[in-house]
Formats: sequence, structure tokens, C-alpha cells
Amino acid sequence: MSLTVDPVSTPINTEGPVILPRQFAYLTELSPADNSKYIQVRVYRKWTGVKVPGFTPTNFSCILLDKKGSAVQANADLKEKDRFDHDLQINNVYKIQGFGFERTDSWGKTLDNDFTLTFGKYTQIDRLTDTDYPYHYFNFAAFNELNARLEKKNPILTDYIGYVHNVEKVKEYGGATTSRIKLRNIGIRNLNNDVVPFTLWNEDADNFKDDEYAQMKQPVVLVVSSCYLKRYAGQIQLSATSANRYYFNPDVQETSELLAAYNKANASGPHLQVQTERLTSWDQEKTRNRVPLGTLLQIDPKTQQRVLFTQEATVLQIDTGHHWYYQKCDECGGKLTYGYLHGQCHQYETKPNPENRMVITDGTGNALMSCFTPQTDGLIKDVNALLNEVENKDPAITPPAILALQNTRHVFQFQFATPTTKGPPTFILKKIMDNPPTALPAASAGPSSPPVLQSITETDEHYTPPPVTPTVTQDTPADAPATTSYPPELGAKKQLFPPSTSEEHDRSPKKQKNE
DNA sequence: CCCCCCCC
Repeated sequence: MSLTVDPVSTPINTEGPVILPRQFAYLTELSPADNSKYIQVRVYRKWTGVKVPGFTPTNFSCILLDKKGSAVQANADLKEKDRFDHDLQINNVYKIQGFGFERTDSWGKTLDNDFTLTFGKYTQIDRLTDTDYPYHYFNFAAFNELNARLEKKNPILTDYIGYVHNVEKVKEYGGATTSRIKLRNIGIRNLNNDVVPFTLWNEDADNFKDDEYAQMKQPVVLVVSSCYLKRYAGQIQLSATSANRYYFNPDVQETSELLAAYNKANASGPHLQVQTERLTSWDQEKTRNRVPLGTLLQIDPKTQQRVLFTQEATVLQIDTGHHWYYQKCDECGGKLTYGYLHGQCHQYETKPNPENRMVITDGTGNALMSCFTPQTDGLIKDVNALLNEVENKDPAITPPAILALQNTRHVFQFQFATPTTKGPPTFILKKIMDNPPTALPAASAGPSSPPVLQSITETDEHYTPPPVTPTVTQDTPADAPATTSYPPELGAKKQLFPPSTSEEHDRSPKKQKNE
């Protein structure tokens, strides 16, 4: 013990610096005032710290894991970056000594540590052959914890895990006169089918290996680490920071959980494979995603948001308990109640534009479908014309022209409505496809109203996330063919996830070709 | 020391 020198209590009469062998310490045994320890660690992650605006590089950073699974961040001056970048290789294990300590910056914390190691010119690094060290260190947030984290001022950056729900293409924004920014969103879905977008920026957006991902066995579990949480377009977003790294199917317990849940669901019944791209031929489009209503009704709508289905179905009943239209105030946008003055916006009289709305019940599975103008084109005439025809404009009184739809048969294209309450899912009419369009086939090909559903790409009304499907309750062996039959062009594959990205991008973001 | 993580 006499060889041990505590630098804090060493008498000051020591001649020059005393180089004494340092003692091994686990990371939990380090203290910011103690210079007498060395550590043995795996290099887990490394990155270049940046400063906004401009994202100019500021320092070299890394995260180190010791044998017991503890983690510590270490920083070095930017001028030492090349050396440490070279001497510290990801996943290699090293003995490190001669480091200092600093208080961990509250901004962009990667770990729940009070101090961070500092590396510099006295730092000595020796490679070790023992590699029996942990490969990962995560502190996952659950979906329902994200909001609380978002509210917190300087929370620790967020680690998150789930299935890859969809992979978007790179989008480019801005230009020479502002900032040129590229981004790529990747939806991450948990076991409750909540989807959170993870955003990669610029080079990282480009460098995401689409092709590699597309080749991977589905489903793919994705872990994203050290993400900045923010709200974008009203929904929560995991934004990549410089410290971020992401991992496919990392060997952690949560990955096993997700894969086990997938296999269990997969073993219990057939799954949808849906075609999410609009088909150019009317005949093909008309039969796209002909999934029986009975099947759709057993599906979690959250997994099929914005996917368009078609079905030829009979209108069993008009829901006369539902108002067949409603009026919207042209000033505040609020819903008007028939017979009630909207005096706060229109002092003397109300002249709002009518917007029709009615609910019909349709089809083999008795599904409830809401129909909004103008998607009712081809089913009923213009709502204003209809209103002119009826004597009683009370929206509770369904006109005969609408009641006459009962027992008529049509080809509906529709999507799931935003799930609100418990009970069977409901649908939203998107298009009546009884007859091919007579004119303007291209212009009428897409939905003409703003998106009804919240989704990852809220701004793109043509967006539909790729398909995913939870259990449809049937006792089908895992490798048995799906019992549901689909038109051949759908490919009746029994597959929970599609092999690739398949968004309906008929508009591409503005691209600047001056790189 | 502060600003401060890129997009609607």
C-alpha cells in the first residue's frame, strides 16, 4: 500500500511529477478528484461534437463501457481528434490512463453521469486482447414516456427501440439562399403499434443503407440512441444528434421481446400484404387491396393508416341516426348546430358553406363508413343541390335521395378512420370507383381533401405507410399459407412487413441539383 | 458565458 499515491494528499515536497503505477478501477469507482486510476473499457460510440448554429465541430467524444456494463463519456479537444479517432476504434477494448474530469454539460447529455472524462496529451491508450465486455448500453424510453421527457428542460438524450415501420426516402429542403437540409424519416413502431418518426439529417440521411435494410429479414428491430426529442408538425419526433447511433437487431433483451411478439402474432393467423402504391391502371386500382371487410374489422387500424382499400359492397343501411350533413362556420370553422345561432361570429345571420356528411353502412362485414364531400361524388349529388331539393333542411332528416342508396352496390375505395373509441374500426370513403373517370384521370387519381389521419408525413397527403398487420385471430400454423385470398397482383404472401419502402410519392420534394 | 440540434 505504500506505493499508492493519492495525488490529492501527496505532500508538496515531492520533486517533480511522480509517475507511479495507477490502479485499476471500474467506472463506478472513479472520482473526479482522483488521478490514480486506470480503466479498461470497450469503445462503444464515438462522434464529433458540434455547436449550433452551423454545426461546427467542437470536440471529439466517445462513450466507453466497462466490464460491469457501466458507461462513461469522454471528451477530447478537437485538435486531438485525429489521434483519438485513430487510437480508439469502435468495439475494441483498451486500458486507458492519464485522463481528467469535467462536469457533464447539461445540454445534450448522453448518459446520466455527473462527470465526463477528458482525454488529452497525457492520455495513454493500450489495446487489450480481452474482449469479454458488453456490447451495448441503452436506457430505453417507452412511448408513453416521451411527452414527459419532451417537457423537461434538459433531459438525457433518448434511446428508443421498436420495429422498423417504414423507411422514407431522403427529402431535401431549402437552398442556397437559406439552408440546405436533407432528412430521412424512419418510423419506429412499438408493440402497441404506436409509431414515432426517427429523423436522420444530411449525410446521415444519405448514408442510411436502404438497400441493406431492404435485404434484411423482416421484421427488423431498430434501436436509436441519444436522440433529441422534439415536436414537429404536432407529433413527437426522435431527432438524430451528433451523438446518435442506430443499430439493427441489437443483441438486447428488448429485441428478443419484439421478435418473440412478432413470431407469436405471425403464428396465429394470416396477415395482410397491401399494395400502398397507387396503380396507374384504373382496373388495377379498382381492385387494389381487396381485403374482406370481415378481415379488416379485426385489424388494428393504427397499423394501416392511410392505406387505401377497395371493396365492392352493398349499402345495407343509411345511418339515419346521424346527421346527413353539417354546416361549418366560415369564420371560426366550428361546427354549427342546426337551429342554433352562431352569434359570436355572425351577429345577425349565418351564411356558412354547407359541408355534407353522412354515414352509411356497407358491405359483407357490416362496416361503418363515413362519407364526406367531395368523396361522395358518384354516390350522391352535390350537397347544395340536394339541400335545395329538400323541404326540411334539418340535417337529422335524411333525404329520400340518400335513403335510396340502400341496397345499391358500389365499388368503394376507403381507408381506416382515425381510431377514437373502443369497438370495431370505422372507415372513411375516399372514392367511389363504379365507373372509370371520364376526364382528368391524373388529377382525379389522388385524394383531393387534406389528410384526415395523423401520420408521419402529415404534409404529404399521398403518403401511406407501408403495411403492417397484427394478429387476425385464427389458428393458423406459422408456415401455413394465408387463408385469405387476394387478387394475384397483390401477391398473397404471408408477410407482416413489406420488403421495402413503398410510399405513394407522386410528388417529390424540391431537389436542388447543384451539389 | 450565452445562443443552440436543422423540417412543416
